[in-house]
Amino acid sequence: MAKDFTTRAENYSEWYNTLVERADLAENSAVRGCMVIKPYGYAIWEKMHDALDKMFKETGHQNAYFPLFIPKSYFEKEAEHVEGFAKECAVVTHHRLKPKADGTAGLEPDPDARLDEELIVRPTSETIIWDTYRHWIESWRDLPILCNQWANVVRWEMRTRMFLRTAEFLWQEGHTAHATAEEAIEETKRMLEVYATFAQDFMAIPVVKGVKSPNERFAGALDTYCIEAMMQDGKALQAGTSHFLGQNFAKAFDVKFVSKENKQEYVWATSWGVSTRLMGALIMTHSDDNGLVLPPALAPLQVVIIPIGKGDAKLKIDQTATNLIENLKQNGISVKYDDRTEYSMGWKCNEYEFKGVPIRIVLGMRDLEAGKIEVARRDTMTKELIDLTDAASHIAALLKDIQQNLFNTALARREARTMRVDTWEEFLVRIEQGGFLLAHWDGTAETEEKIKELTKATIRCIPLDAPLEEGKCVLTGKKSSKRVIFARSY
RNA sequence: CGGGGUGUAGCGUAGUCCGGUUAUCGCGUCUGGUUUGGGACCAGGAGGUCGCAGGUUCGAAUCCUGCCACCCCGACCA
Repeated sequence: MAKDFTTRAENYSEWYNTLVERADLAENSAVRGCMVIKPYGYAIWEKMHDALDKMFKETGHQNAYFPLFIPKSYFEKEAEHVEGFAKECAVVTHHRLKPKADGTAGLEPDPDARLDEELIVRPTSETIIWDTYRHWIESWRDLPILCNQWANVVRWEMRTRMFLRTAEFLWQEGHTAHATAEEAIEETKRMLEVYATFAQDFMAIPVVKGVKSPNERFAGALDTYCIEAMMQDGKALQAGTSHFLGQNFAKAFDVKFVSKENKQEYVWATSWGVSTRLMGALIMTHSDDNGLVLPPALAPLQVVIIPIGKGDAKLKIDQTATNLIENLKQNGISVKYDDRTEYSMGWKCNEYEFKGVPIRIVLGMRDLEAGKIEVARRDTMTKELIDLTDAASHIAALLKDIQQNLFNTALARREARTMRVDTWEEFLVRIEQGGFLLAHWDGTAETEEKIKELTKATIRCIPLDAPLEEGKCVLTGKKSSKRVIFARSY
């Protein structure tokens, strides 16, 4: 990788800088850790957006949009929720500026324009959405409601990290309302599956599906399901969450419906989300010291063609390229022909390497005279000569192979750094080496806290497929029935 | 908010301890010319409130005082 991914990223290395930059807002602003996503970086997010959006619609969801501003009182209605988010809210207090009263240059909030009730810039939209759902839901016929919102949210984190924890980030948040607990739980799990499928099939990132321990649960949820990924440095990254909210929000916002049995009942809820953090996951899973490595399914550009030659040779190459591009496009492959003369061939090769373009084709007379073209793949950094005649089908197959290879490589890396640990002594040694530790836990919050305090490791999740197994808690020696995943995380 | 560190051109930096010509170097950028099989070469040019304010001094990037900003580690978290 990128062992030094974080260093490189935060020092704005050349390739990283094509994706994103830190936003320096006003000189003395307290707004820190906002990011500018540049066009190339945004193109990757758009690919992710489009693939996810399609999956949401295929599972019966619709998009909607709710306000950015949430009245403060809404947050006060659900006790756990307010406790979870109160410490990181941006608060709007005024609606007008005026020249400074003391006559010095500049503006200040107009004291006469103070809001009676402060508005919170949404850190998540449960409250305003459930306030709205109260109006939408009367009868069992109105259920389920299956809505998703693509939006930006703000969480005033004390410490930010590009992609992984920025003050403002883009995400989608799904909010559903159901007549029964069973149906809501089923929805929670369904969306977890959608996330897992997306991570594995599009991002080529293997994930562990699991459920969070009570300590790590979303504020206001009864259960939080998650997908956890392992980065190249062995740290865990929570890549997506799906929450079963029970009737907490329905009760807080008084959302009731009349059932088929003609009884007033509270609605059951779920919410689920993934964010631009996934871009961080993508970078930190696949990138190497030559730059970004993108899985073909999410690469804004899948193939780049670079010609070498001038004069008559260039004309012939142009002709070959035109035909090849046509063939590739017919196979649904995105391709760019870069015949700029102001950059050398070597410069361009490096440029597309750090942008992570999966396949690079070099067209030159030396190979063309033999009926061949040079094809280089980004994941393995290897080159081969292939026949020009069936290039398009070969490249289509190669893209699939790259996608699969990235997944396999990431999976193998994770497997190599996942181990069962049965004694505290071993735990202390292993946790320093990074990776996932499968260990028994007595199920208490105290033990979890203690382990975190001693090792900085947290329970990433209780894997859904964890087999039942007699064991003893790695710290306390008390009885346990299954292993959970401990790791240090971002 | 605690502990450490850093501010010099668009980016990365030398110089600061021990004050002294016109503030160093690389990348990028601009002009002209030559160059395409892995970040081209030559020549010339542009670009600076040395974080800000005050002080000491004949003289301050350098010393002193105050302030500001940013980064790293921690608490918090998608």
